[in-house]
Amino acid sequence: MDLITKAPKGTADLVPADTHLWRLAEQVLISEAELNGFAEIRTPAFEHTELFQRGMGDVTDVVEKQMYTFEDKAGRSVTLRPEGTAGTVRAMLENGLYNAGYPVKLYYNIPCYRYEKPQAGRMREFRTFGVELFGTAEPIADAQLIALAMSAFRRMGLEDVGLQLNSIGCPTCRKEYHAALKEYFSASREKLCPTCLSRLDRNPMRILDCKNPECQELAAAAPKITEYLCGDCRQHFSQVQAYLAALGIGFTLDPGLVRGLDYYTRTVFEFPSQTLGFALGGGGRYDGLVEEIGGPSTPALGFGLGMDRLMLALKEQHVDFPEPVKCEVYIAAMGPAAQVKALTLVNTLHSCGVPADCDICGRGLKAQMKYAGKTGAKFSMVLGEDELASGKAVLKDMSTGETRKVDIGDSFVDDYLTFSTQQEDLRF
RNA sequence: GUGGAUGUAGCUUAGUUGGUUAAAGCGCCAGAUUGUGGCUCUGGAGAUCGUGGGUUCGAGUCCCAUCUUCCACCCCA
Repeated sequence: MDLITKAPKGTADLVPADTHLWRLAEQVLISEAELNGFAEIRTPAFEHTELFQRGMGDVTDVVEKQMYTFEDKAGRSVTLRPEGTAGTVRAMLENGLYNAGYPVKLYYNIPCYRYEKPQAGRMREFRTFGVELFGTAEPIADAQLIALAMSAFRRMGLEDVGLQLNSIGCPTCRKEYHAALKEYFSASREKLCPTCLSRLDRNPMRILDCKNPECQELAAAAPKITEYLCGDCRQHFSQVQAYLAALGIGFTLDPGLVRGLDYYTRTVFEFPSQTLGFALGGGGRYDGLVEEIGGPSTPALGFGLGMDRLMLALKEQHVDFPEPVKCEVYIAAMGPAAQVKALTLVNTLHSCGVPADCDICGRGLKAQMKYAGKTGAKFSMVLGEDELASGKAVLKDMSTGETRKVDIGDSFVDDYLTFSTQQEDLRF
């Protein structure tokens, strides 16, 4: 084959073999979100660039170098969304969703875009399942949100997804902590790697996250954020932990857990996958973001799940999901008259919700049967001149070989349903 | 963005120190008395060897560039 071009770098087609699995995972997430009272929101795939600059913070890597930003034909700067939170906050405010009363609970399942060097689990177009919760500063909300994600993982059969937890405090206590970190790292600034050196002034908390051995060694003895949390933040954090414990949700405290977006406050968390070696998603509280975007001061929190990563994890752990039913009844036909009959019977079955099919490729009987077997049809039926004349045909169970004569006139569907449910009963 | 690998039919791969029409398995299509699939047998379609240059009498095999995918870093979902 000689295609004129391939799919763009960092994008992937989801073919039927994938989409089936995707939909099952999405169904679990959607159902879990809706059990918790969240409703779906759909926002534009692109926004005015300043929304992300203000929302995520201009010194973050994402905003500085990973955004798909371009001018539209009228000269406006727009950006393909690199994440879901900023747009959701904007839409929540713009549509006055808070007027229905707090809390506002929203979820979304959207493609996002970041210009990065692709790798397994890191695409330029990736899908995020996100959940955002507005209007509550209570620690019980943090716990409910985390519980939602953990239940979804459990329902999907993912065994190795953990929970890492930290609190990065509020702007007040973080200011003190930043100062303390700066002082600590400045004392041995010659040991820091170049990237960390540049982080020293802009965001010293990122140094805690550095994988460089020397930086890690330094970071290990660095002041802990927990020692600098103000009374309120400290209490909030310990209550979150207490709620999680009550729910039986295990977690690891990780003082070095710093999220990459500037809007986070207090609780931050990630869902690391042991087998994959990176997190399936993460989130936290962002009590200052709504106000930053121009809304009333509103506490909020949320998380995002990398759907592509989730699918990798499911495949890696060989989680079993039921196969899709492509065809339950296959009606083979011989001759033009029988083809017409097959098409109408199939159509009738469809109207009763039974997946059915007949030949549309002009194949012979043998090839039709072969196709029926390949698609996994439970039953097959052959229609020829004899059947048309007698008004009866033989319905065959493809796995047991058992057969049964059925009417192919008006009582066809009744006959079929009786037979097929009997077969179902035999299985249990 | 930095560093390192990779690329042969739809899929998984073989292809000797560069030498005639580039192999195989699986899959696909068609036959083996137009009336019944899964097994078997036979046949067929399908690759300008990622792309573009270069070296050579001659390149899938060597060189350069470029693209893709993958790995590490960076970062994150």
